[in-house]
Amino acid sequence: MLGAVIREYIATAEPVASVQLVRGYRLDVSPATVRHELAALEDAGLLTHPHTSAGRVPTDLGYRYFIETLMPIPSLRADEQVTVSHQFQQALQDTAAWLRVAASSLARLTAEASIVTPPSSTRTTLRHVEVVPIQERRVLLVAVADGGAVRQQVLELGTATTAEQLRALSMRLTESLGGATATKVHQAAAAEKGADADITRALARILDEYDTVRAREVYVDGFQNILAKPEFAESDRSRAMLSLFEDHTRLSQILPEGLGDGEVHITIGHEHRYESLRDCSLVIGRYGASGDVVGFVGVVGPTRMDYARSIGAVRYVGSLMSDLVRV
Amino acid sequence: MLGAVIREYIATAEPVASVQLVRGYRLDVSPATVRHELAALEDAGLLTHPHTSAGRVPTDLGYRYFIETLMPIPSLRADEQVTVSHQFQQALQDTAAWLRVAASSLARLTAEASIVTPPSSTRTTLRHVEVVPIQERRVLLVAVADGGAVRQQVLELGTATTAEQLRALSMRLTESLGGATATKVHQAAAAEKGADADITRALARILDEYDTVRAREVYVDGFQNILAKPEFAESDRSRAMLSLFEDHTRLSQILPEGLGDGEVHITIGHEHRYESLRDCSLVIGRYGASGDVVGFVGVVGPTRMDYARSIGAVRYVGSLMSDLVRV
DNA sequence: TTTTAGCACTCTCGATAGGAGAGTGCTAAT
DNA sequence: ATTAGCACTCTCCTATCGAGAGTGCTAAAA
Repeated sequence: MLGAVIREYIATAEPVASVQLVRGYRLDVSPATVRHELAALEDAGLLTHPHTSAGRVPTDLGYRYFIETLMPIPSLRADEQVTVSHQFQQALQDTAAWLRVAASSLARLTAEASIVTPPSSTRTTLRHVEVVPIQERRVLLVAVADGGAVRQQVLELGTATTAEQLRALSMRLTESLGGATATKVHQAAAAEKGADADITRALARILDEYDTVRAREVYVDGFQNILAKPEFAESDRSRAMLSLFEDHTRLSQILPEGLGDGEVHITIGHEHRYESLRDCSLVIGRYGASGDVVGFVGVVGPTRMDYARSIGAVRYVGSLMSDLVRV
Repeated sequence: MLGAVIREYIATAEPVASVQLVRGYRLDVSPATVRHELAALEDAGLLTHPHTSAGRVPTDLGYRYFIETLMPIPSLRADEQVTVSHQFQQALQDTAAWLRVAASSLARLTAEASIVTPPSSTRTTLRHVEVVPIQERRVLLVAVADGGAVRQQVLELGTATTAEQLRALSMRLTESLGGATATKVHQAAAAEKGADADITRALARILDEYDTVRAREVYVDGFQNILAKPEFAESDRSRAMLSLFEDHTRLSQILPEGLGDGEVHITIGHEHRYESLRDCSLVIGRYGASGDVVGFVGVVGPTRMDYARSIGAVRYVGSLMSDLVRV
C-alpha cells in the first residue's frame, strides 16, 4: 500500500487519494478500507496530508522505509546501457571529457541533476615525471600518478634551461621520486635547493591534490531537469539549489563519508544538513578501484524522485567509471 | 531623458513614470512636460508602454541607442581590479583553473551570468611533443602549441614500448614536426606507418581541435544571478535559458564572428537568433594575442542590465586573460 | 473483527466583482 | 513651449462564492 502511494506520487506529483489507488491498482476493496490503511500509515509517520481534505503524500521517513524494504532495483535496460557505454567509448582520451559524459548521461537517464567528481586517490605514488619546455623560462610539469592519472602544471623557472637539461632533469626526477608518496616528495623538496627545489615542491603539491579526496572541481549537469519539476516552479527554491550547485566547495561537502565500493548512499529531504536541500534527495555512488582511486557520482532531485531508476543509473555509470579508472 | 529612463529602469526593473523622473533627477520642469518628451521618444521607437497607464520601458532599440551614443563606460574600480587580478594570480598554473576564475569573477562583478571559452588558435603550430609512459601500453601524448597552450591525450599503443624508445620518439617528433601546422601534421601522419602513424594522427587531431575556434568546452558561472532577477521569476523562461547554457554546442553558437581584439560585441533581446534569449542581452569580448590565440569572455543577462558595468568588467577580465595567453 | 456505504465537514481552487492606486493623454490656459 | 487639471484606463489586491475533491467518522453489513 505504501508502495502504491509512493509510486503514484512519484508519477504525478499530486497528493494521492484513496479512490485513485483502488482504481489504479485494481484493489478488490472499497476506498473506505484503503482510507483506513492510509490512516494507519499516517500514524506510523510514513505519510502525511498537505491539508484535511487532500490525498496522501509520502514523508521523508516513508520514502526511506520504501527504499529500504519494498523497492526492487531494476538495472538499466540493455539498450540504455549500450548507449551510455558507447558515449564513454568516445571520450576515453581525456579525463575531463569522460567526466562530462558521465554527468550528462546520468542527467539524461534519470531526468534529474547529476554530480560527478574527478577521481582522487588517498595514497598516490608518483610513477613518472616529465618536464617539458614551453617557452624560454616556462616549462610544463607533467606528473603521472600510480593509477595512470595525469596532472600537469605550468611553471616559471628562474633561469633559462635548455631542452637537454630538462630532459636530464625529467629522468633524474622519475628515477629518484618514482614510487614516492606525497610526504616523501615533500621531504625531497626540502632537501633540494634552487630551481630543482621549486619543481619538486610543485610535484609535491600536485600529489597533495590527488590526496585530498574532495576535489574542488565538480561536474554538474541537468539542472534544467530540476527546474522543470512542478515542486521547483517557484524560482526561490530552485535558486537556493542552483547557488549550491555553483559553489563547488559547498557542493563537495554533501558527499558522504566512508562509502564502500559500489555502495550507493541515499539522503532524503531533512536528512541532510543544508537547508536549501530540504526538498531534495541525493543518490550518491562511489566509483574507483578498491579503496585506492576514488570519486563520486550521483543524482540530485526532488524527494519525489524515482529512486529505483536513479540507483540503477548511478550504479551502472559508476561501474563504467570504475573500469576506466582501474585500467 | 532617454538615459534617465534607462538608468532608472535598470535600477528598479519597474516601468518608470514621469513623476519619478522629475523627482529622481531634480528636473526643473513639470511631469507633463516630461510626458511630452517621453511620448516623442516612444514615437521614435526607443520606449514603450506595457499598457496604457503604466510608465515607460526601454525597447531593444532604446538600449542600443543609449549604449552607442550616450553611455559613458567607466573602468572597474581600482580595488575591484586588484581583487580580480589577485584571484588570477592564484590560478596561474592550470588553464582550466583560470578559466573558472574568469567566469566566476565576471559573474560576481556584474551580478549576471558569465561565459568564458578556452583559448583556441586559428593557425596553431606545434612547438614540442612529448610521449610519456603511463603504463605498459598506455602513453600520454603531450602537445605544446605555439602560444604555449598545452593539450594532452592518453593513447593505447599496439606494442609495448620502453621509456627509452618513447624518449627517442619524443625527440624525433619534436624535431620533425616542430613549427608544423595541422595540415602538415596530417600529411606527415599519412606518410607514416604502424604505431608512429597512430601517434602522429592523434597529434594532428589535437591541432585540429585548437583550430576549431569554437571549443566544445564553455565555462559558465553565475546562473543563479539570473534566476534572482524579477524578470526571470517564472521558471519557464529561466529554464529555456538554463537549457541553452547546459548545451555547450548550442551555446558556443551565440558567440560573435569576426570580433576584433579588445572589441566588445553587444547583442540585445531580439537581435539574436535564439528564441529563448529574447529577453536577454549578451556582452561578449575577445581575448587573445592579436588574431592568433583567441577566446571569448562575456556576460549574459536580462536586456535590462547594467551595460556600462558589464562592458567594463568584460574588458578588464579580457585584458587579464590576454596577458595570460600572450606570455 | 473487518469491510463498507453514507454523509457531514474541510480545504483548495477558479471565477467574479469591486475598489484603490498609479499613470497617462488630452485640453485649455499661461 | 510649458503647465495645471482632469478624465480615462489598466493593474493589482482583496473579498466572496460555489464547485469539487477527499477525508474522517459512524453505523451497518459480512
